[in-house]
Amino acid sequence: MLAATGYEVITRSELPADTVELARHLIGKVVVRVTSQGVLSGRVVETEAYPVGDAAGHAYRGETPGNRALFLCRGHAYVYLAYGVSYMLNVSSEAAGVGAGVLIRALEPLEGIETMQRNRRVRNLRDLARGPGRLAAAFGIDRRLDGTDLCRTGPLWIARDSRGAPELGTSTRIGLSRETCRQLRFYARGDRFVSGPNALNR
DNA sequence: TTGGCGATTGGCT
DNA sequence: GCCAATCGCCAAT
Repeated sequence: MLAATGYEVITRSELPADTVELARHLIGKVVVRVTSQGVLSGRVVETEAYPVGDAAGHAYRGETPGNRALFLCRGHAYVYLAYGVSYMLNVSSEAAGVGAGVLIRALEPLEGIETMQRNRRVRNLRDLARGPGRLAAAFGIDRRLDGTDLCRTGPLWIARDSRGAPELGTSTRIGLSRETCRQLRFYARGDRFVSGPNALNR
């Protein structure tokens, strides 16, 4: 659709209307960030699902001004600040009024690598967007993008990738103290841009 | 009103 | 491997 980047924006109808299915579906898709500085893009290699009723999810205690984007229909951005330090990019994942989301945990940098290196003050390609806080910093993502519709071209959207879906791995989620046993983390198996210890990308 | 804690990261031991 | 940074949310005061 948008010739400038060579990518086609995803349609909402092609997104599974289920949080866990969406988390699996997003692996291999491309996050596109458009700013006055230029275009940044990266391939999704790791996600985590935070489904309805999950005590570790931010929607668990109901809708508030801060988490309202989780209650938008699937395909909207929910951005929050973790530990007062790092922004996290999520995709809302259910019907309007139902709170749930998918955390994007790692990207393989594609376009705009020099800008990402400036944003992160790091040169190493592998570390640019490996980790949820790192990818948000690399892509210049903060609360101003909270609520953005990711199914329309604009400052932040999601595209299909001609490479298609890689082989999927599954594990428990990272960094939680509740609901620690659920197998809700998904990743491109063997991919070097996946976060966490190497044992977690086999 | 206050204190504890979190879907993290980077620097130091 | 350990820990501080730093801020918003929530439960308890």
